[in-house]
Amino acid sequence: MLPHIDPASGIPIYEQIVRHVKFSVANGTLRVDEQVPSVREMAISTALNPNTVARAYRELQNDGILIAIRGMGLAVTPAAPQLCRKLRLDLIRERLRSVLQEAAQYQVDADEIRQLVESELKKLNSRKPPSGT
Amino acid sequence: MLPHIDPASGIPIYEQIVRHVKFSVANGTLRVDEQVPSVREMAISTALNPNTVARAYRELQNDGILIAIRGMGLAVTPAAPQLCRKLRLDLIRERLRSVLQEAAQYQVDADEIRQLVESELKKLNSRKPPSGT
Amino acid sequence: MLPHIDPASGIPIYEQIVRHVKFSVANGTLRVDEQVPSVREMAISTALNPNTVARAYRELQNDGILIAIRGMGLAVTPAAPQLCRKLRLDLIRERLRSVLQEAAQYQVDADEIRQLVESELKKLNSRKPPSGT
Amino acid sequence: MLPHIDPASGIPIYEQIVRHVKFSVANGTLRVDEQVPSVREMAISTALNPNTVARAYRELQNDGILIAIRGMGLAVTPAAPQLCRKLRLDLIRERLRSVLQEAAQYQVDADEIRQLVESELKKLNSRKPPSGT
DNA sequence: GTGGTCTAGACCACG
DNA sequence: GTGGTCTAGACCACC
Repeated sequence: MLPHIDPASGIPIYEQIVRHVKFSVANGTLRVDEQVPSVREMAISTALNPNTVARAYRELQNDGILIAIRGMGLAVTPAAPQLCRKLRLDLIRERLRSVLQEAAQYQVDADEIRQLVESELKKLNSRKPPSGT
Repeated sequence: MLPHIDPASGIPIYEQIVRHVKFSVANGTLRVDEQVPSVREMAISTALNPNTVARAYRELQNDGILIAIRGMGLAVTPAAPQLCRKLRLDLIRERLRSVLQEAAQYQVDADEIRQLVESELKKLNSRKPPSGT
Repeated sequence: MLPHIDPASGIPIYEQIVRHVKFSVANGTLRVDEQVPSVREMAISTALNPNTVARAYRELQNDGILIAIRGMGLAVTPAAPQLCRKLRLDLIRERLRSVLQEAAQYQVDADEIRQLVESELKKLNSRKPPSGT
Repeated sequence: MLPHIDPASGIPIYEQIVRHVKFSVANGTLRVDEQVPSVREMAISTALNPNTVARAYRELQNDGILIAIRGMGLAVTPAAPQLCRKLRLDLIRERLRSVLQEAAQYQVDADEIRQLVESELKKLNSRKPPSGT
């Protein structure tokens, strides 16, 4: 349930929390209900400032992933699973497009790109071997 | 000679200039000589802040791509072409790796990524048809 | 007898209960007698927090709408019907004024407001056709 | 250019800033360009905390009204005027609908509502007489 | 107990 | 100079 926070990753901490929650919803780890830990709880267990956690949760509310239930904490929206599943590929696609555009601009051809992709995928797999192993 | 700057791309502007110069050297567009425009010239013609251009040039000097010739501005070093040709794929690879890492974190599997890559490559091709036309 | 609670309406839940009781008294639905359900009963049947219900009832006592009868719960006061009939339009008026003030601030002119009102009234009518059907 | 801030109005300060900016854009007071005062500037001139101003500006960026230009401050988006003009009525309509729903629920009939509206409009006019006078 | 707002002040990247 | 992030701690309304 706790996000892996890397304060030195360049990605803002609140954004890491946001992505973690979205991922968890897309994943089914978080279901439509009141499952997210309270701001204070999460702040204590991650050793982060409550404001940082609150900011992440606020963003998730803006995105329609969470909804505040007064005095009761924050719940996953009924619409969240669909939104998060859709976001998953969109977030990747957008960044990918930007990289490929640069590659194309500088005449890196399609096959070179495919090779890079395969080589990087291989490296990732070697770190995180398929769970079925 | 002028770089395509996208201030909203998330990549710092000075970094975009750096990358553009490196690719241009790898490309042969910039040869071993005094070809880079002065900070002031570049700043005016790109409507960028001179500080931004200066920072990019400073970085390029640190990387050994450019060298200051007293009173003459900045020249491409003899070692630059080799360095930049080597860098060419590395620059793309680095960005690509970052995207793929996130994809892995989101549990997008390898085949989904390959599909995204192919679909984005197709879109790029349709905009820039093969030069052999 | 049960109030329609909308936890996301911006109006505090206890306030929604208060308003519901006042309107019900104005309405004649609640008569001078012991008709209000106990805190516990209401809390269960509405799935609300008992504290929330209690707070609403406390407010209604302060307003002279309800009075505690020892061991019997809360009864509608003899003065309540008159008070509530008087309040009936005031409660609406107050909310209405707040909206119109904002509209004025946004420089929405009177005719635009009248159009909005008519269009919203029409929508309401189409959902709840006149009882004379 | 400065928003009228009322810390006791119940509406959060950052929200008052947000609405003020949106209103100013809808109005034509703020044009598509770099006109919004910097966070620090606005903070000083309104005696608010820079974070509060920043939060308002952040929200405006989320809404697509403002865009950050690195090192240069915040500019009004090309899409902003259209968005804000549309928002103007929507924000009012939404609140209005909620009031009218309550009224309908408690059998306040359409004519009573129209009378309330007219009487409130009259009160507002008497405070802010038409500028053409 | 819950989330929300606001202030204060430090630090960073970017131009 | 600009905005962005993070921490810290106070106060509030609501449940």
